[in-house]
Amino acid sequence: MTRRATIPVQSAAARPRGKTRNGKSRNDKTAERNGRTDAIDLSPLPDRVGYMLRRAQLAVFKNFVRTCAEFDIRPAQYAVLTVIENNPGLKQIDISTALGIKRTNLVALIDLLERRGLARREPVPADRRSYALHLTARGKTLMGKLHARVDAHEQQVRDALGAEARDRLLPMMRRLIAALGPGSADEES
Amino acid sequence: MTRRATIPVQSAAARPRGKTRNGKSRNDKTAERNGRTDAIDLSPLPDRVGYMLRRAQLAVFKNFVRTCAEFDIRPAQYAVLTVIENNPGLKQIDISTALGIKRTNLVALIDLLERRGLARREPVPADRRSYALHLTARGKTLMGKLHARVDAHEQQVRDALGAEARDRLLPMMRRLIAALGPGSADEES
DNA sequence: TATTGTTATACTCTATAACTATA
DNA sequence: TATAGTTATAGAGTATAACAATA
Repeated sequence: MTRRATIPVQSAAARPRGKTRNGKSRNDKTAERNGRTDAIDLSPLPDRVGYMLRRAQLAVFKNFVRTCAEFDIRPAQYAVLTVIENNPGLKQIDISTALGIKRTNLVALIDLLERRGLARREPVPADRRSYALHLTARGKTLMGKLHARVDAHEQQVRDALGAEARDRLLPMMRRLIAALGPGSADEES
Repeated sequence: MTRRATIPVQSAAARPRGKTRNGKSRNDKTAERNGRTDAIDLSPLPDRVGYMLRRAQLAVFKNFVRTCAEFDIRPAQYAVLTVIENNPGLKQIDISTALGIKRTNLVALIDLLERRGLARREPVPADRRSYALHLTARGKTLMGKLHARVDAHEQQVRDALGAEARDRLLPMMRRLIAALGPGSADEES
């Protein structure tokens, strides 16, 4: 190996903070062994909403990508296609606002969809700065199959959640977004 | 403007799919106007767990970053620092597994923490392939202040959620992760 | 042979500044 | 002046392949 010089070792036992911050008493299972047979103390991360939200979101997105692998469609692409499908003639700035994607980042996304023959930019005579977005025939056909796949994905997710949680989760997410502000674009600094 | 050639316009009215897929009857408010005064139809996105999870996660992370701006610490850095704090002497591979960060991506993260003088790689005599990770004194001091900030952030999030939701959300996230598999590294393909 | 850390690389997503052509 | 789309660019985060040192 070709790295880092040797550094004087410090006693590894000291608990950084006075309190333990969770239930587990450090040292009943010494974590500083080799094979790492005992569990790692993640506290307080598993009790943080943000951390668990992130892990869960990654798991759900991964399932989405796997489910839609046949069509090579990612969540963001599906969202844009869906909005165009529901609101044909929309401008990019409208999609940007609706989905919280900065208009500057939407360009490449639309470019891709256009290159793949799924969506189309059409000139707007009334305002020659903007484009009216539409699905192509191929895009519409794809969405037909895609929605079915995404429905299947959603069913897996809801099965994982269980019946009682299913109806409570979405309102929670809405409350978080409303109270903390939308996490993405929009606020155009 | 220097782009795209003119494309023949197609009728913008046609509803792409046979069914409406949501409650809103398209066309009671025609969406194809100019000023975009009426709402955009996002269905079925706001009812998708993945979509709402993503929007909420971005909102929460944004709040986290804002709250910890003074220390210039991002969620991933906080997670790594926390794990090292709780389990001094840990190897990178252990952190990788615990947090779902690929060991290959953890390198730059640890490099940064080391460069900032917050963490330290120490040689392990028993296994000269790996390093034992520790917080520096400066890292420990930072974590003291940081935990307080993150606690404040967490309180804001929990206030936004409301009391009844607070206790239900985390178990839901656990169920999603358990059922769908951890979204990140680990499974080392 | 397998594991640990590493480099190199690529792709997605997010973000800011600045330009253009229109309005 | 403001808006819509764009370019250029930068930084996180995630992903794979391949290597050296060590087990």
